[in-house]
Amino acid sequence: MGITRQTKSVKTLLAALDQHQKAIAVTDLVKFLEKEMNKSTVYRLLNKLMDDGVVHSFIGNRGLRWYAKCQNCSDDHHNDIHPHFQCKKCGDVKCLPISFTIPGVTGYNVDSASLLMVGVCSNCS
Amino acid sequence: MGITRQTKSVKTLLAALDQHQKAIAVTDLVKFLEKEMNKSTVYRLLNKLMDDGVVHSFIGNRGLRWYAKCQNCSDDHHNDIHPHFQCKKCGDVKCLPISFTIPGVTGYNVDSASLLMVGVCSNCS
DNA sequence: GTTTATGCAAATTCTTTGCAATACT
DNA sequence: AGTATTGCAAAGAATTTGCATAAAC
Repeated sequence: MGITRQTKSVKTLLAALDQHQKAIAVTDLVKFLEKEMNKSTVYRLLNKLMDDGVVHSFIGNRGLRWYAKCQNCSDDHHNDIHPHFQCKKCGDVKCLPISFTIPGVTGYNVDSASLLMVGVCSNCS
Repeated sequence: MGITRQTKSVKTLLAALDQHQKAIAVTDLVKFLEKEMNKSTVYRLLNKLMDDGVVHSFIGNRGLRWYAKCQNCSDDHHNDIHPHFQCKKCGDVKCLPISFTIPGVTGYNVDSASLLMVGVCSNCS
C-alpha cells in the first residue's frame, strides 16, 4: 500500500470502489461518501492511492476524472492502453477487457495512454 | 457553416484557431482572445461550431477541453479515432496523423472515440 | 423587422489549500 | 512521541446563465 496509512477513510474509500464494479466519477464518489468523509479527503486520498498504484483514473466525456481500482494495470504497465466505453445517455463508464497496440507511433516517448469511446450503451438503446 | 451567423467573433475565433497549428486549450483561447471578445462568447461559439462540425474537441490530460479546426474529420466520420499526444511538461498537444481500428469492440454502439497519449515531447526531453 | 449573438455580472460546479485538531504507527 | 491525515472554511479555477443591448440576416 506504499506510504498511505491504513486509516478508516482509506478503507471506506476502497470499499466504495469495490462496491462499484464500474468506474465512478470523482464527484459521484464525493456524494456517495459525503456522510463518511470530507470532500477534501476524497480528493487527497485518490491522489495518494494513484501514486501508490492502487487505483487508476482517466478523464471522461465531460472532463470529469473517473476512478477504478487497478486490476490489469501495475506500475510497470504504464504504456498499456486502458479502453473505456462511456454511455452518453446514462453516463456510465465500463472498462473494456481489450488490449491492443497503436501502429505507427514512433518518435514519441509515451508514458500512458487512454482511449475513451462514447456511444449509447445496451441499457439505454 | 450551418446555423451559426458570420459575426465578427466567429471570424476572429476561427482565425485564432488557424494561427495555432496545434490544438489549443479552451482556457488559453479565452486568454488569447480576451481583448476581442468575452469568455462567455468563446464558450458559446465553440459549442456552436462543434454542432456545425467546424471544430472538433477532446479532453486533455488535466480535464481541460482542447479545440482544433476539423481537418480529416467530418460528420460521417464520427467513428474515427483522433489520436493526440500531450506533453506532460509543456502541455502542448499534437494531432497525430495515424489511423487505426480497435479490434474486439463488438456489441458497442460507438459514436466517437478519442485516444490521448501522454509523455514528454522532443522539445522537453 | 425579426431573430440571433454578445457583454456583463453573478451564479454554479469542481478542485485545491492553509491550518488547527485528530488519528495512526 | 512523532508524523501523516482529516475536517473545515475559504480561495481558486473553469464553466454556465439571465438579461438587456447590439448586430446579423
